[in-house]
Amino acid sequence: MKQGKISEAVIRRLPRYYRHLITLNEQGVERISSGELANIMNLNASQIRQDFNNFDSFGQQGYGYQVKNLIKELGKILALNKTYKMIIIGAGNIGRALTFYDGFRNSGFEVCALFDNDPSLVGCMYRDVPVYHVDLLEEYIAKNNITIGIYAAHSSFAQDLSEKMIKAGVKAIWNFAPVDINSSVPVENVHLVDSLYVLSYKLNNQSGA
Amino acid sequence: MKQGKISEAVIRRLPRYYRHLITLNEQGVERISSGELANIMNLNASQIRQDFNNFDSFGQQGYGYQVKNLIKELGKILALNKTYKMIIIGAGNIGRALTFYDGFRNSGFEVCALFDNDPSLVGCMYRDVPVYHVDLLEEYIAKNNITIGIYAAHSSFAQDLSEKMIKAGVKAIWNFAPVDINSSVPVENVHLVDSLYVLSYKLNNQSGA
DNA sequence: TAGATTGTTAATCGATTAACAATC
DNA sequence: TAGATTGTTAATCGATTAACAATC
Repeated sequence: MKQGKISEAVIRRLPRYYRHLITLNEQGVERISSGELANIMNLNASQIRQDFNNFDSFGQQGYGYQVKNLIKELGKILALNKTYKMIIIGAGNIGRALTFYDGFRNSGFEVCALFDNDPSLVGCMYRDVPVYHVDLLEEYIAKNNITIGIYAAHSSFAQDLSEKMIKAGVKAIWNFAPVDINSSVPVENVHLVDSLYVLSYKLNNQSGA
Repeated sequence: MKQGKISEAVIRRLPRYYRHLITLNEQGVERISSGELANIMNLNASQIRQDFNNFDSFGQQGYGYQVKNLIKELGKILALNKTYKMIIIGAGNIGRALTFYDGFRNSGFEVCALFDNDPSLVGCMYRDVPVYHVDLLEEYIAKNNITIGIYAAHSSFAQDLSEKMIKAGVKAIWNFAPVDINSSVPVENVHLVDSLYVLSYKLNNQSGA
């Protein structure tokens, strides 16, 4: 592990490497060269080697990379060997979908509770996950060692409730509201509308993919 | 409109400009300089002017930019003055949430139908949107002039069904499955798991935001 | 050993930032 | 007119790609 300052571009490629390597492993591929991986992922082989060597030398000259080993190492870098307790603010469409989404459940990310201010939702159970009133947010976070706060409610409360989450002990925020949150902890945005607008732009201004 | 080849980085900032300008307009702000906007958005004023001048000269020397005008122009660039008929493949958590999501409904993006192969879902109505069997996909797209296909089903069918959508006439794909789709039309990915993994990385490797 | 492929340094390319003349 | 701020050219910075010695 050398780990200087890693650029945003590199960080964003890491999950993609991970995903493709998982697939390769499932297909029974045991080793792969940067060239082959570059082909599959539509990247440059040099870039792949540069990316990996930001962290460590995972390969072997003349041989390539062992898929299983690379998965293990990338998993460590992405800190997927840990478990994370999460809460969701907003028990609407998105909050509900994320609660039921099993893409990360099995990899150590657990939704422990939802919070809302709508009396018709407070008290509900989404499968085995309870919906509490948002007034209980801070107490719950502190008591239950929640590390990730997911924000899926109305934009207007995003800044205020984010600050409350942070004060209560949350270490990262996953934001689904179409707003930019000011924060002392890392924020990762999923701006659905922005994404659709980009698609709209490309649809109208580009022919190819 | 000059419109040479616009870089991906610029394109991705456009919706964010749009969003912030809408907010400013709602707050009654009538004009803004690149410097003020840079402050608000945490960007560099030069970058903002460069970005806008990729398309046209929207400002006025010594004065700045008229917020309303800028909104109009960015709307045109993003092609938000048009309307788009969309379908969703996958009537599960995500497909359902997107059907009910009203962040884009009011801006001309209409979900017309969902498709699934689960017999317990086919025939359902999600509010006023019907769920059809996926066998009807191509016929429906062709007959109803669908331009955007949203993919929110299992990864394993993503490539095959995308190709079918494109053949049937879809002009862009919004993909929510954790897989990279090969496509002749623009694809915009919302890789939820990738996004969460990036957050996991930052949570463990960076202190600040 | 010869061949392959890495790790790493150097070259290139593109994006961001600075500077400033144009002009409202 | 003087002041402000754009549009645009030039400088800088960082990311991607190429090249190649190291080495398995």
